[in-house]
Formats: sequence, structure tokens, C-alpha cells
Amino acid sequence: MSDISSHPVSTATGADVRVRFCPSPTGTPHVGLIRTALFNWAYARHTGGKLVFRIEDTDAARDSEDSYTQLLDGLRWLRLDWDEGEGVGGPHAPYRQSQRYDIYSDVIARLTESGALYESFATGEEIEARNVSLGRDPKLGYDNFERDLTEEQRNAYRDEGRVPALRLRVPDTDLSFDDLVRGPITFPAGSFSDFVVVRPNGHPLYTLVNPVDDALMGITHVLRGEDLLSSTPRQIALYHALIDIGVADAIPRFGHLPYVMGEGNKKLSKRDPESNLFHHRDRGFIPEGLVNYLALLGWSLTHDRDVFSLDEMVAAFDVTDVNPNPARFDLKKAESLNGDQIRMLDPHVFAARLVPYLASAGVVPDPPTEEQSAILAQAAPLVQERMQLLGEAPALLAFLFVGADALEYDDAAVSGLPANASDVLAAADAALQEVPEAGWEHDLIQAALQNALVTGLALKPRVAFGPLRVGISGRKISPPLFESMQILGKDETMTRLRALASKVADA
RNA sequence: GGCCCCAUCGUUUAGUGGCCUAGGACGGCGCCCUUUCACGGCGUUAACACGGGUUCGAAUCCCGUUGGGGUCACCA
Repeated sequence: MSDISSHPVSTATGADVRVRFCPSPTGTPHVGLIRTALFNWAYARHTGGKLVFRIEDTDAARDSEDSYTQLLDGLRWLRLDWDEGEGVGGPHAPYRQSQRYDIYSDVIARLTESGALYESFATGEEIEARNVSLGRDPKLGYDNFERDLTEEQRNAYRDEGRVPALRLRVPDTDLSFDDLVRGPITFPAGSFSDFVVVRPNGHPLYTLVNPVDDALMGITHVLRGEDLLSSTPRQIALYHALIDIGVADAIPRFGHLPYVMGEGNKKLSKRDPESNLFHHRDRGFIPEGLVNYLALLGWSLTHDRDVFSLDEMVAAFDVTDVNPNPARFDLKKAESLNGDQIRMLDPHVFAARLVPYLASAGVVPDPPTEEQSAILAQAAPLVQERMQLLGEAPALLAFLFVGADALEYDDAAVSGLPANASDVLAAADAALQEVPEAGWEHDLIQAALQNALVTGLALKPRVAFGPLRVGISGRKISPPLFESMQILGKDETMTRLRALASKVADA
């Protein structure tokens, strides 16, 4: 092995930057994972470098195709694109590790040849037993005792029918690196031991394939979760070995992104629904809103504004500005930001985004009919500024897409009607009769009603309009009343008011 | 336990030695606007974990303490 202190660390900047996002396809995409993807993406776009998307599917027991599909779905939904990798190809294909075993075999052979790897016959139980018998804490782990097994000793093990795993011989020196978000970090010699990189059955492990692929794919900046921080010295040790055999030419820069925490002081668990990217999408987060919030987990655009676009983030983002402390996933804040982003949407875009949510609630088919689209176009602007989640749309708008006979009344809304509801409805009925079909517009409707109820009957607006709201929408809460009446049209409005009137009379 | 990381309002973040009697946002509270709910506006609440240094001066630098978290797999 050569002198590791002479091995260079990447100095790539600008267009030479190469980052990667390399999830293993297990389970549903986690918001923490997506935040990592976002920061890698933003850094690549900011520097003008490249983002590589690689799949680390070397654990057949846990990986699934379904999970892989979800990853693609999630990234595309959030508009995070990549320059090389699964789906787009590239010079370092294939980008799924399960298709790269030939490459690993070759590297393993060369690493063994160079002496970086050695055979280890001890099982986990034996290692623990060894520590106990030596009077050491069993948690100490492997003590590298097989580094210099003789040929005879190895043959003896083989004769017992044992097949060795392969371990990397780590340097007996301190290992330091300058973390992009945390600054200089040093792991003392002896705080990390020789680790298994290849199973006895020849299967290479993450500890090997991750750095090998990073090296082969020319990755210059490794931006990943804080949970991998303590494996970094081992990773660097392997890099040294890879440089020695000419597979790598420099050690990448590392940047460890803070955890995304959940309730309490724990990492946001995969079991927690809040960790599930699609849970948020299903509830009506828009990509602009979720990505905006995720960006704020460990980073900020400026001191006085936290609503911003992806473009603004790209223009300003630098990993070195990332805050090292763990961030709590705050759903309230996320929803508020989502509401802000919803309001910034072009009304037509907003209306179109509503369709899947209305459809899945059975309010309209997808695509809606022409008539329904016309109603939606009129109604969408009415609710755009009163929603935080698109999933609120069905409850707010369903009444516009059914006939009076199918309108559902909220029990509390009906039972909460004031005692004089009949009078109010009758007076409103009379007043609206006078509004000509041709002048059926919200301001004229409002004037007529205001005059009849507020002025004429001397009612408070709340008392005057409450029953009308329940009449046309079936609910206490609805889009603006007069505008809703305009959309429904005179006939439908009158029908609904009379329907409620007779309902009240019956009761 | 060893090793590593982290430490500003309830939450998130601004702050890189003087601009800080610490700023924004979310949340909470109050008021205004108002046809409901929202939106919007105004105001208010609330933080530099502790102790030592360094310095003319420290939220900012150093050391220690305490507290939290992570990691010590033939998972990734």
C-alpha cells in the first residue's frame, strides 16, 4: 500500500461537480430521503454539475421493484431530474447495482491481489466470544486478528469446511476529512476496524459497492444523511485502496446532511405516516409546497422570507450553508407553506391540479365533462386562497357538481339553523325572484339579498346569510355565497332554497 | 460503554467578533377586515443549555460540563 497521505481529495468545482442520489429500493420513499435527493439535485443545478441517479439494490431480501417504481414516481412528481442513471442512461451504465456484479468481481480480484482485502473465517459469534474470553467489552467488535493468517492456518479453516468473507485492511492511523457541512472531523486510529466487504458466498456488500461505484462514476461530492457519518472513515479507507489499484483518482468531498426528526427526539420513523412522501401527496401537498418545506429542513434562502421557488433555491444553494443540526418535520409549517404555494399557482393550473382530488372523492370523473370543467374554472378561483391542501377541495366544491335532489346536508348545519330560518328563506326567495335571469350575477344577487334581509328584516349578515349558505351548499362552510349562487344559476339556486325551506317546515 | 455528531423563541431558521436591548416564518394569543371558512393587515408571546477562558468587545472563537442524537452487522 502506498502512502495514503499523498492521496488527493477532489477539488472539483462548477461544471466538474458530480453528485449522486443512490437510494436502495426498500419501502415507500421517506421525506428524509427525498430531502437528500433535493439537496443533491440543487447542488448539481447550482454548480452546473451532474446528478447521477443510481439504485443500490444489493439486498435481495429487502429490495422491491415496487419501491423502485415509487422512487421514480416521487422524483418526477417533485420535478427533480437527473443527468445520468436509471431512466436516462449514461456512460457508466448500468446504474442498478444488481446488474453490476461482474464489475465488482473484477474490482474485488484486484483489491485482493493488491493485499487490501484478506480472508476472514470468524463468525460473528466467534468474534464476540473472543472478546469475552480476552476480557474485553463484546461491543468492541472485530480486532483484526486474522490479518496475518498463514497459509497453513487458512487451509486448516478450509479443511473444516469454512468459506471466508473478505475484509478490508484499514489504515492504522487516524483518518480525517473536511466535512462540507460540519468542518474537519477526525476518527482516531483504532476506532474503526477491518470490515467485511464480501460475504463468503461472494456477494459484495454496500460497504464495497457504494464507494466502488462512486469511484467508477467519478463522484466528486458525496452528500448524504448524517446516519452515514460514522461509516465515512471506512469508506475513505476503501478509497485509499481503490486509488492504489487505479480505480479511483481522488477521494470525494463528503457532506453529511442533518436528520429529519419526528415527534419527540427521534429520527422520523419509516412507520410514521408523516415520513411517507405519498401520504403528503395524497392529502394534497403540491410539489412546489412540499419541496419548499423540505428545503427549509437544514437550509434557508434568506433571513426574511421562506416562500420560494425551486429556481430561487438553485440560484442560491450551497451545501456549505447547510445547518448541521437535526430538523423536526413540522406538518403545520409545511401545510402553511403549501397554502402559500397554492395561492401562487396560475388559476388554470390550480383548477387542473384539483381534478385528481375531486375525482378520487367521486365528485367528478377524470377527465371531467365539458360542463364540469366550466364550473370548475369558475369555482377554482373562489377556493384557491382558502385551501392549504388540495385534498380539501371535494368538501368545499362537491355541492356544485350535484343536482338539488342529490345535495347532501350536514346534520349540524341544518340543526344549527336559527329559529327564523323559514322567514329568512322566504324573504330571500321573494327577493331573488326579482333578480332577472339575465342579471344573475353575484353583485346583483348580493344587493338584492342585502336589501331584503339586512336592511329589510334588520338581520345581522351572519344570521341572514347562514341559512342561504346551508340551503345551497348543505354546509356551514362554503365558497363565497353569492358567487356560488351565480355558478349554480337562478333556477338551481331557487330550487335549493325551497328545498331547505320545506325541510325546515317539516321539522 | 468506545467513537462520532449536534446545541439560538414551542418548531424551523437569520446570525461567521461590534449593525443583537438577537431578525423572519410556522404555531399560540389579541385586534382589524368580513356573507361562512379562509386570505390579508396590525400587534403580542417566546430563545443564544451551563461554566470557564481569549478579546476593548462574544450568540458568534477556544476549553470543559451538561443534555440530546447517531454509530459500533456477513443491512443500506
